[in-house]
Amino acid sequence: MAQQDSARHAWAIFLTAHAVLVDAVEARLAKAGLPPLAWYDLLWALERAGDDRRRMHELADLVVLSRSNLTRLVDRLEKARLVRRVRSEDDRRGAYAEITVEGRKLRRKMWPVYAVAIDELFGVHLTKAEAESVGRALRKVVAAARGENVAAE
Amino acid sequence: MAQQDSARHAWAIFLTAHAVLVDAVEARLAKAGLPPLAWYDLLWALERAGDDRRRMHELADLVVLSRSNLTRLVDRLEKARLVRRVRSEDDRRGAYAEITVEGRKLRRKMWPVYAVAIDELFGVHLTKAEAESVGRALRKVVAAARGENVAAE
DNA sequence: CGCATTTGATTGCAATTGCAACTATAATGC
DNA sequence: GCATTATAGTTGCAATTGCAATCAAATGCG
Repeated sequence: MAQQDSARHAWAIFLTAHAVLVDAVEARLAKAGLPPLAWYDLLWALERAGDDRRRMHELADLVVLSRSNLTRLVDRLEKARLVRRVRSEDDRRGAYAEITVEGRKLRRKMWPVYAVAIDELFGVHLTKAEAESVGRALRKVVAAARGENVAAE
Repeated sequence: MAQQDSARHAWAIFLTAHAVLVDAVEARLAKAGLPPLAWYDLLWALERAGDDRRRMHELADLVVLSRSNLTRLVDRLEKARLVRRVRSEDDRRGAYAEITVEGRKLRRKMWPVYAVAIDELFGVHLTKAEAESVGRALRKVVAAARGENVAAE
């Protein structure tokens, strides 16, 4: 089979895998009475920040959301007091989202459930070599697509 | 690095890759004046069927959509005359979705754009071995998750 | 058989997303 | 400087999704 066919097959199963796995992970979070994956992602992006905050557009990039959807996601987290908006001093158009103590707490509460889900649904089926191969391949793909998307605008 | 860590990293980039790539593919389809990926998927699932039709629940499984969302997706395609609903004779609760001539035509029109997108955004960055490795790994994962989901109900 | 349970599919409604338009500020170029 | 263009973020509105409830037909079982 040609490389192209292998890649197209991989693409097809990639789409299916995403749908199936994300459904399963969301189901586990919901069953544990926890918020969706997107909340985790956002909180984690903030916790990684060093100073607990990130500009909205930066966050949109990190969690791969359109700006308007990011605005709304932050709205929801803010209403839940997990995040706080802070206006930027140096650029007065700008705003930061900043994680709160409660935000941190929730993220830490979600992680065990999420980690187990990743391990059981995804991790256990991959050898270390496979996991690394998948990771390496997808990293290349993402890097290229990001360049491409910017170029396309 | 432990296997577990490799798998968790792979998971993270897997999520990002999906978001970035699907956005990029959708953008290409939209730019070509074509409908979204989901329509392609559904049409293709029907074309593969042999007799051009599938039961609604079967289709829901194939395209990994909840029943209610599938109902609505088929509604939209039916309104666009790409698909037709046919009552089932033997199970009178049941319905088939059947692809129409126009449905076929559209799917064939979408494929070149879609194929190029897959190749350029995804395929070119993977060696044959990588593509096969990704495919094999994800197939295992999907098979297991499907069993799990059924079991969880 | 006759009733309870399950399955197939749809619907109502609320939540989320996507897109285009809009406001405000910043940067650029003349 | 001032007009033009670009960037940051939000908002309105329509389309899509998710969840629970519903309806109808099939199946299982005492």
